[in-house]
Amino acid sequence: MPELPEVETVRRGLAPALVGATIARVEVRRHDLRLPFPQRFAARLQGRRVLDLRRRAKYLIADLDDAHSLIMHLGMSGSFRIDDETPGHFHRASGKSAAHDHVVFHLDHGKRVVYNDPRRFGCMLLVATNEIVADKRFCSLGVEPLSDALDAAFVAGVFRGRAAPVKALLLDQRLIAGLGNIYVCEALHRAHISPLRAAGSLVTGSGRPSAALARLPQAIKDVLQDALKAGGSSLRDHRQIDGSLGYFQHSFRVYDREGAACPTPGCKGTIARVVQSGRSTFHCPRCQK
DNA sequence: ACACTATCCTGCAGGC
DNA sequence: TGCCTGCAGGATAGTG
Repeated sequence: MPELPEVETVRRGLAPALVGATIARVEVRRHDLRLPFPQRFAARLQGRRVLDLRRRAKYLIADLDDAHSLIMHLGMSGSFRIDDETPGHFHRASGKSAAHDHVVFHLDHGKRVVYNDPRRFGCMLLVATNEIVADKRFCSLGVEPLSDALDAAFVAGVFRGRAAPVKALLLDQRLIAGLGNIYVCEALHRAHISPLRAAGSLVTGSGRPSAALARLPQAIKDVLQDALKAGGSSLRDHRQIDGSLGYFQHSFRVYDREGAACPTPGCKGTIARVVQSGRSTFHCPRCQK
């Protein structure tokens, strides 16, 4: 499910319940997520207070009062919800079956934070807070797309000499961390760049970005910001923590719109679907060059 | 180093 | 109605 805007939406929804709260008890109902849980996971979390809830790329990081951090990734289908302890209070708003409620955090103020993940591609880790930056999965992450580090010079530097299609490089978390299939398709459409194009062809011989490539960083930031304002995109799993749906899916210009008219003003093209490295790419062959 | 594939897992939509 | 196939927002190990 979640790309950067969805993970950030989850962070903002979870923070009020989690930050400052003490974890009274943790239930792990299934241990076989993508990675096995850390040893004595529940016991190590019991009694810990949450100091902060951060995001890096598509990871959530809960800093605890024992100098460790709980790192969480939602994979494709992970989601959180907040349940009230009050007996008889049901949560139809979440629309979730309890069948895939794998982890339940019972908090001292009486609420529960529940992790649900049908496909079990998510994971949870415990890492010493001061070692996160050195952790192998974190030190290899690329720039945050909403930061100043993502600019035309940066993309020119990482695209230069690369034969792979531009879409593949934008999905590579080691270069830019946080984009996924939806927002890569959307950003490339906004920048009028074909996803099929060899990344290196957008860089001049002297290493400068082409005019099209110079548009890309802002197109990425714009689409992510627009999606954040909408609370993310809700295809099947993603909801805001209060159960309401994100609504950015209504603003997709190309994603999942095969056969529709291209929304670029003045463009008479039709959105096409192609498969790149096994995943659907949506683009307008007419205005994305 | 780079480009590309297969794989983990469940649920759902579409075709017959 | 059911059965089958393919597809889904991610990341990684493994192949040339």
